[in-house]
Amino acid sequence: MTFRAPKGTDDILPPASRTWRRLLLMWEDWAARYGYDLVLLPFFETTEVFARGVGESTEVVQKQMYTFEDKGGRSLTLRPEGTASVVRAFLETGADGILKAAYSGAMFRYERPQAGRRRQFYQVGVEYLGSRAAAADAEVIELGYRYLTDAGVPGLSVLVNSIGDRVCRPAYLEVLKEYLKERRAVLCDDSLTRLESNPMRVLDCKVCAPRLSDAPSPVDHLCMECATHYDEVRAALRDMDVPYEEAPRLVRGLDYYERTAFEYVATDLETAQNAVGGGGRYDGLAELLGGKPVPGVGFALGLDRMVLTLFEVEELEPLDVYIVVAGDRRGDGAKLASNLRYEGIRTDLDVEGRSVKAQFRAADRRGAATALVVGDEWDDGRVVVKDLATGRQEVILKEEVAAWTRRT
RNA sequence: GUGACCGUAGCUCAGUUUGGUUAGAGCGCCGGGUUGUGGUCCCGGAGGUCGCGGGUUCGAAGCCCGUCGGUCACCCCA
Repeated sequence: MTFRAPKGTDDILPPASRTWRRLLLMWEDWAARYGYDLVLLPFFETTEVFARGVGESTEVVQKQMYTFEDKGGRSLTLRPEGTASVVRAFLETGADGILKAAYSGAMFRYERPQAGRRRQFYQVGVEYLGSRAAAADAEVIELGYRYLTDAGVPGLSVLVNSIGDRVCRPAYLEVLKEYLKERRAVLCDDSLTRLESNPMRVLDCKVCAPRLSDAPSPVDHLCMECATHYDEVRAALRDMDVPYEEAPRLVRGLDYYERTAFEYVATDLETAQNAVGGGGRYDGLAELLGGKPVPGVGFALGLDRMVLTLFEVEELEPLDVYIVVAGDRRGDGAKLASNLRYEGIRTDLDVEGRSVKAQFRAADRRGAATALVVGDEWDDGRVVVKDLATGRQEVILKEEVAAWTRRT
């Protein structure tokens, strides 16, 4: 073996790829049901889009970006997430009003790979741009929940929180910092650093959190507008029968979030990375990117992690027909295959000149419903059709083959 | 970036404890048994620089050192 896929990347081959295709098709359907339209955006952006959008202080920007210089001397970065690009694209159009965008595709982060964490990973997501309404938050959260449920992710729970906005968060952060400074002695090294750079992150530090059970929560320090918004989001979720848990310690790792923050967790997953999706509101992001104010809310779901939760029987895509050629009837078999394929019937055949027995075995392995034998009967305009499930076979006119394979 | 564990056939693994002659199994793959019939069964076959490099030794898959790769966890996040 001379070459391997780069560290942290996966080749998703059949039959496993069928699961992925299923999830992607299902995603398109659910996004469309809620009125989200597809957007196809660049896989790389000007580095500044992420540096400013996602936030200089974040782990993602500080150490996980695939940044490179192109031949024109521009600093570009492979997208580590989708939201900043969608907002950038919306601002670039100069349009007003609402955009409900759905996307799917690969994201890139330079990290040490482990279960559920790859350097190239796949997300599906939506962004609801142009609305501050709590109903938008609730709709987005519901969509993710319905899709994940339909996809079959087991042990799903929806965690929600509100982390305040530009009005109330600064005051809260002061309160939190005071609290944390009094407890410097029990904080780990990472948390001591975060105390200055991003104090809310200390709340979900696995090491420190147990010792900080009485820490002030963002939800207890919301301004009137944020509190009302959060109440409305939760009320709407209840109205739509979306089960959720309030998670006062839930803090997201990207700087642009404010107000609503939420996460979808696959509690059955025994690996460490059991968050299959996350999102929130980001009313300040457009301005961080130098644009006019555009409120928004959205989420991203990790397909790799969804797949980890699924235990699917993996089999190749079944065929309708496998053509077995006897003697030197290969040309006739190929012609029949061509006709059937034109008719929309999934057809395959051997091109290696293998034995009839080997061809039947191949038909079976490929899960073909029907085998056709092209032999001497062909001269009378007939072929043998065999139902591989029952083993029954008969000789019919070749013009009748398409109809015969569609008989059930 | 830190730590732990693991690298033997396409896949899953045995063999390493006590170094010893042509390195094994199951599954998969190919062929035959059925000169035009699969899924079961029987027979046969192909396929391995034992991750790589160096060292110790009469002799290394096995012991030592290094290196590369993988996995899981921390960190962080989807």
